[in-house]
Amino acid sequence: MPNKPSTIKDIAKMLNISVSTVSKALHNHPNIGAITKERVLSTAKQLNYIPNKTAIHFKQQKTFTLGIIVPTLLDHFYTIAVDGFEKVASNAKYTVLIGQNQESFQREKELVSVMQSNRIDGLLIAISKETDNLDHLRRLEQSGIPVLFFARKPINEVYTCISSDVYRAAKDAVDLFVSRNHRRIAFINGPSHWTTSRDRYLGYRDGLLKNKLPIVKDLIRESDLSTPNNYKALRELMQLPNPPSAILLFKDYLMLDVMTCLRTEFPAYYPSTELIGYGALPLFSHFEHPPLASLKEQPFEIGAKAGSLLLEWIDHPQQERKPQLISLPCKLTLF
Amino acid sequence: MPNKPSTIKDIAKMLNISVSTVSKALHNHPNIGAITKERVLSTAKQLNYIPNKTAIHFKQQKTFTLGIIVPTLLDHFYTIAVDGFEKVASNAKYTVLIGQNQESFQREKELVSVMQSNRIDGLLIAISKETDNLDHLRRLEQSGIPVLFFARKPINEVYTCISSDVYRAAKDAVDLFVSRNHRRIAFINGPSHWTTSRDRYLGYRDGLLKNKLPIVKDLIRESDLSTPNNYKALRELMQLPNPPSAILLFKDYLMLDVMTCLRTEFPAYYPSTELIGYGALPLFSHFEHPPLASLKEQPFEIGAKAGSLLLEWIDHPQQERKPQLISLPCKLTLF
DNA sequence: TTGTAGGCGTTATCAC
DNA sequence: GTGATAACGCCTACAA
Repeated sequence: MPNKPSTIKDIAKMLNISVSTVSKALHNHPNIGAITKERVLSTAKQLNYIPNKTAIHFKQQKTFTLGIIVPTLLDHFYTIAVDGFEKVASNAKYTVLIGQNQESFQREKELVSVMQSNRIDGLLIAISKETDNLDHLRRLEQSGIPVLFFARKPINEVYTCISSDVYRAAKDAVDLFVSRNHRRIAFINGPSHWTTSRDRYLGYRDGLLKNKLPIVKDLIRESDLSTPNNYKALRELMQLPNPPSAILLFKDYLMLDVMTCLRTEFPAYYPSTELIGYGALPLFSHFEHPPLASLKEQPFEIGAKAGSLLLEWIDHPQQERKPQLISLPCKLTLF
Repeated sequence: MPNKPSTIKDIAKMLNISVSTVSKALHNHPNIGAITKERVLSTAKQLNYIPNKTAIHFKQQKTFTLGIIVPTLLDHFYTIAVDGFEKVASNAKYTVLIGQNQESFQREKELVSVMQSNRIDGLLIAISKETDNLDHLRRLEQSGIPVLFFARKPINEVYTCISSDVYRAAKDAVDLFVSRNHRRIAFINGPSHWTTSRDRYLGYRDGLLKNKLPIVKDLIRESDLSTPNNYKALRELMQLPNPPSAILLFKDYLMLDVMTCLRTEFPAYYPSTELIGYGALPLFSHFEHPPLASLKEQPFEIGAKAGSLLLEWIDHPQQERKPQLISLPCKLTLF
């Protein structure tokens, strides 16, 4: 028979004092006598008192809860970003509500609605692949809940977004390829409506220009990151009369597919075709033939930075926030 | 200037009716006139009304929230279990609070405390490696919040736990090894205080017995699943005068370390030493030399089953629950 | 130093 | 069919 959790009322009754005294005593309020405080604290412990957060949230109109929405936790980039975010949040005594939109716009809207209903104090989000309308997030902002983007942001929307410095990283990758004598360097990009894809492209382009190499349209492909389309993109490249000798890839998970496709369908080009992706997945350390390199991102730091910024916004709701793009450096990591 | 979320009070005022009418209308209460209902609904939409869950949770003494605590979301077994759990929960209009204990007992206690304070309605947990005391969970149970274990359970504790049928799986693995003419079959197990380790061992033992092979103590090792200790366990096996030709492993993540150690430190035995782990990680499909096989678990189904059971317990709090061990079959999967 | 009272948004009970 | 009211647990001005 589960006994109901005890409340400050129970403590008050037991000590024949008022609830407000109990409340103050529990919060170390200055004008509560030492003896009273002592008695309250010990009775609280004795009754196994645990503050009822549902009541506190309700009363305070504040839940000390942050939401984070990611496409999927199977992608370690996001899992680690969640870790960084939680670290900062829990240091500030905030709880984190995690949601996976599973790349579905519908699911994302539901998650946002649930979180809004649960009155989260702020949201960090990497939008789904399908998301082409930000009304659900605007509604959040309008009700006073700050929204911060990370990793993905539609090109035409003006919002603050934290991500990796993928532009610089792409340039570095091209430099490395060139230094290894590659001249036909291909690029498989992600969805073109994200800033992070555009920036990768610009870095790739500027890297080629800087090295006086031509921009060849045939060498540039786009994938929605699904395995079939990753394969399709690679096949198109390898079936060119003159296939590339090096490929820059939007992401390590895309690179995994590309490696497997290359090995099984184009063995003559494997492992000679050199690859660089984004992410630096630790699992490559288990590979016999790891790719040439990866642009190591800093998901933990991105999550942590996002957490601090969001908390800052929450603590200073009046302060005007001008949208900005924040980016953390990537590090070209050879395997 | 963020305008506060509107409440049923606002709707009531705007229509000059009472809050109770509004509340009933919003809930499709039978004795509300069609016209009134219509007006309420449309005003609600117009005011962008979103029910305040903090108030509802408080009022109902129920949060429609389930907690799930896992060691880490970097392990896809747990990530997928979370997915199954969430699927069932969200179908029943429950929200899920996810926590990672990061294999720390301290962190686990904090998580449980936060969740208890947030008045979750039930908890599913895979305890940390360090957890050797279940008082924090007993306290939950005592306050009426059901606790369900999965994947890991201390041997001496009587609780309901959902996991894979690892016993049967181990026997199957031994059979496969034997059919491939292996006679010296080693086993690297996980922490011995978990039932899931004991059961793996029993399956391994009975598999050997069934095939009339001796139980050789030297061929059995234990690791706490950390990379250094995974390496250590393998080295001890391979440095035996007569190393094993096949190894059964507690988990695929352990197998990854073992494969890498084998390849780099004992190349003469790689890839001839055949390996079978638990998990069937999809990433093996990207390996040039995948292991022999893996015992494919069903994390999604485990999470889903756990969700249904927990919801059942919540819906029937009076009903007595007798502790039981529930296990879902593994499937021996060749790569 | 301690106590009283009002209120946060919602639902349920009971009256009309 | 609709409305008034109490209650959930906690906090906080204000009163004593």
